[in-house]
Amino acid sequence: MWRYVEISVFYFKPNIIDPFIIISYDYLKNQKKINLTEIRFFKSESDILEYIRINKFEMSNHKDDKERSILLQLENAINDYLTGIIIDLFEEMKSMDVLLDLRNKFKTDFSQKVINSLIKIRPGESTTYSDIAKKINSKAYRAVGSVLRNNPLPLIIPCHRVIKQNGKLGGFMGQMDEDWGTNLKRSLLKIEGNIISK
DNA sequence: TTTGAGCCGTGAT
DNA sequence: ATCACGGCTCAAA
Repeated sequence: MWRYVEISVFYFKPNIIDPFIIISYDYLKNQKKINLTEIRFFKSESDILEYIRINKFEMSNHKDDKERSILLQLENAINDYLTGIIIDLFEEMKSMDVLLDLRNKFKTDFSQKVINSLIKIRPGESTTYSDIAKKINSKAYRAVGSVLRNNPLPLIIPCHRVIKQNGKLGGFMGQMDEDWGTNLKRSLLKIEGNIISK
């Protein structure tokens, strides 16, 4: 039994940080909720438009009122988080009509454990790849990085709070050039008041 | 501080 | 079923 899922996108320029944010989602009309698919960062608006074109995403102007209001709430929540007004974005999502559908995003036993362990790390705190592995009784610290690399919901799933054992920040947003990703990671930690970020 | 070998789950094929 | 590939670590140089 298939449900036809049409992925829509919504993007905006957040305050505080440089990159644009694009959110892909599908709107569940019957539940009047938004099911998040992915959050990505782009350096420019033209990069986003290119991305939308290539993936043939829907940029409908005729959004349901409810859909529109959830998106606005989401944008506000992210901005509030980036300015330090909202502390915990993951918690905040629970009070909104937003579904994360983590079961579907992290299908393997290992990746689910990684994520479950990760979301216990509070804002302002940090942990390491190897610590996460230890907590789930595994030695696969390298594979922890692989899971986080594929995190489709950065910011909300706080993979930026995971850094290297040696105190360096480690990667962020795999596909982009590393300085850019690392700087963004540092900004996020800083916003949360993490002492690591100085 | 840099290098190199070991590690182990993923995603692509 | 493979297999190459990392958001990593540790030790050695």
